[in-house]
Amino acid sequence: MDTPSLSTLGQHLQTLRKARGWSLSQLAAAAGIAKSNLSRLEQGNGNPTLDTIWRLAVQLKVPFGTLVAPIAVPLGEDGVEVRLIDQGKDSPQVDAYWMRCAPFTTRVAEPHTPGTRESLTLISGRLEAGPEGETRRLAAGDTLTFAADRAHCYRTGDDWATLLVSVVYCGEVPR
Amino acid sequence: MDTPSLSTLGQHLQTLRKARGWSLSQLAAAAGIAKSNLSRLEQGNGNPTLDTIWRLAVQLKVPFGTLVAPIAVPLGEDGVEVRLIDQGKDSPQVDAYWMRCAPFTTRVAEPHTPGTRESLTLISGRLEAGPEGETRRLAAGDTLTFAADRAHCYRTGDDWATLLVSVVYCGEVPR
DNA sequence: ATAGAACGTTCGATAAAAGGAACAACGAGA
DNA sequence: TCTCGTTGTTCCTTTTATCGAACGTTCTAT
Repeated sequence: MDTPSLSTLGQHLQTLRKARGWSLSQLAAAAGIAKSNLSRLEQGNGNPTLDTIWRLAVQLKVPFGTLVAPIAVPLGEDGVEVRLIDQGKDSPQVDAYWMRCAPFTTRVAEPHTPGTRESLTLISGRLEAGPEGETRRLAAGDTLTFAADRAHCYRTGDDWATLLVSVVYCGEVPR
Repeated sequence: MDTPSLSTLGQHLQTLRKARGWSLSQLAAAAGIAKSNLSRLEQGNGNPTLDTIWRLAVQLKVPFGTLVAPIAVPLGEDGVEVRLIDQGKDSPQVDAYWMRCAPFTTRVAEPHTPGTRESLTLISGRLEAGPEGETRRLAAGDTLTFAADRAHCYRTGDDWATLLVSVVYCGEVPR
C-alpha cells in the first residue's frame, strides 16, 4: 500500500464524475458540499474529511475504498495492482485480494507453501492464468481454481483484467 | 450502503487497536498523529481527515475501506452485512461483494435474472449455501458456483462466516 | 449583438480538525 | 510509602478544511 497520493484522488474523482456526464456543480450540489471544495479536491490540493469523501462516494455509487485507493497504479514494474480485501482468521488461512492487470502484462508468481490453492474470479476483461503450462483463458464471470504450490502466472492480452483472488494456505500457516 | 456512522468507525478503530495489543498512545505515535486526536476518534466524536485515516490504516495494516465501512453491522433484520467491492464494466456484468453472516442466520435471496450465476469463496467460518434444496456445506477456502436465477440461501451454524460473492449476470443486464 | 445561465476557479470568513500540554488514574518497582 | 512511567481524557491553541460569494468564461437563445 503506497502513499495516499492526494493528487490521485483528484484525478480519479474527476474521471468518475465525467464518466457519469455530470458537471462539477451538479455533483457538489447532489453531494451537499460546496463546489469550491470539490474544485480544490479535483485539483489535488486538499485533504478531505471522511464526511466529504463519503458523500462523494455515495453520489458516485462507488465502493468507498475504490475512491481513495489508487485505481490504476501500474506499479511501474509489472503493470499489476493488488489490494488486500480481507484475511480469514480460521484454519486454513485465507487471503482475499482484488487485482488488476494492465494490457499485455505477464506476472509470474513464486510457488506458495505446499498445499496452497488459489481461486480466481474475473470481474472484467480477459485473462490467461494458472500453473505454468496449464493456464486457462478466462472471460468476465469465469472462475478458476488451481494448485498454487507451483509457479503460476497471470497474463493479459490487449485488454485490462480485474479479478478477485483468494489464496488458501492449506499447509502450515507461515505468518 | 448506509450512513458513515462515525461512532462505528470509533468502535472499529478501538477493536483493531486492542486486537494488536497496542495502547492508544503507541498507535498515535506510530501513526504520527496526536493522541488527543485518536482518543476523540475512538469515542466517535470527530470527522477525521483522509490523511489521518490513511495513517491509521497503514499502521493497523488494514485495507483502508475496511476501516471506515461498518465491519460488524448485523443489520438488525437478518444478521447479514454486504459490501460492494467492485463492478465489472464488461459483458457479462459482474458484481463483486464481500459478505459476512452472523451465527445462526439464514438469508434467502430472491432469484436473479435468468442465466445469472453466483460464485462464493469462504474466507473464514462455516456456511451452508446454494439454491434451495441443493445447498452445500463450505469451510474456509472452499468455493461454490451455482445458478442464481432460482431462490437461494446462505445459512450459518454456530460460526460466523465471511466470504466473497461474485454475481454474474449472463442474461440481459438490467442497469 | 446581447442578455441569460451555466460552467469551473479564486478569494476571504468561519467552523472544525489536528496538535500540544496538563490532568487524574492506575500499576510497577525501589 | 513514594516515585516513576504509562494509561487515556480534557482542556486550549493553532492550523486548515469547508462554506459562501464574487469572479472571468463559454455557450445558448432572444
